[in-house]
Amino acid sequence: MPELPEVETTIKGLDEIKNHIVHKVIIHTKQLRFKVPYNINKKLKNSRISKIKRIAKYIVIESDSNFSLIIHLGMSGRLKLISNKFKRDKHDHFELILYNNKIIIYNDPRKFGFIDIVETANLKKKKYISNLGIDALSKELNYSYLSNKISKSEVPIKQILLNQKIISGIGNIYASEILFDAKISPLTPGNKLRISHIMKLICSIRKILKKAIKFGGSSIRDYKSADGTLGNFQKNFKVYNKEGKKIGKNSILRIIQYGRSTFYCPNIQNIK
DNA sequence: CACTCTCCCTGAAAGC
DNA sequence: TGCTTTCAGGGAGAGT
Repeated sequence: MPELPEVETTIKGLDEIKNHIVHKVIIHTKQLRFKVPYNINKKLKNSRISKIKRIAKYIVIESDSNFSLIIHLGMSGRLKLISNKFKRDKHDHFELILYNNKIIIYNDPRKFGFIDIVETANLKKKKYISNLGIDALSKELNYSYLSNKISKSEVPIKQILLNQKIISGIGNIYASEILFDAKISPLTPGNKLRISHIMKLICSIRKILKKAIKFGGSSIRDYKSADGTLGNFQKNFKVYNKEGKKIGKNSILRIIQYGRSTFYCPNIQNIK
């Protein structure tokens, strides 16, 4: 659900709140993954939303009060943008209410996400931002960067793709899909990848993520974008959640790496 | 420092 | 049908 394409889709859905004024913020749940700062309302009230952007899997809503609201959706979080709320749904933890009656609601059954408020000027000093590697869709993600990061690593490439300090934005679903597209086995250690493999991998990262964004992200379980529409990239999954299915004569396997499911097709992903 | 494992929480789905 | 168990997309923090 919320990997880079889903966060990007969410950001696009929020675009219409730009330039609108915050009426108030209501915190229903004080404790998500971390404690929700109690003074968000004070810092955002009556300020104008000036910018909405994505940093890796983080949603950044900047206001002209010089504070930015940071939202991470964790595993099950989503933002709903609605007008005229009638009643609170289960797991609605946070509301940002605008003067035009639009409301952004943070809903998260598992409470694995978090919300923070930071001075915009100090955003990059935050550990969870400063530790991030290059964004998966950045042009700076090139051969020399990636090669430098992984050429001495014995860690399997699947795990490298999930390491946000190296490349930020890829999660468990797209890691499997990207490696299938690149025909690289998820078990391959970083130091076994040759120049052409790394180039191919970078191409596949861009290709799969961009395609997923084009389809509005993936709706596993009930992921929806901010306006409530379902993404449908999941119809394009080649291997994720397809254990036992066949591609031609080749079966898709599910293995566990570092406690997470990996789906792959060994006969096709023969770079190892 | 780099790597691996566990755990946070609720609900859906599978198993019995 | 209904109760119990297993598993889930992220990532911090502890342990090695």
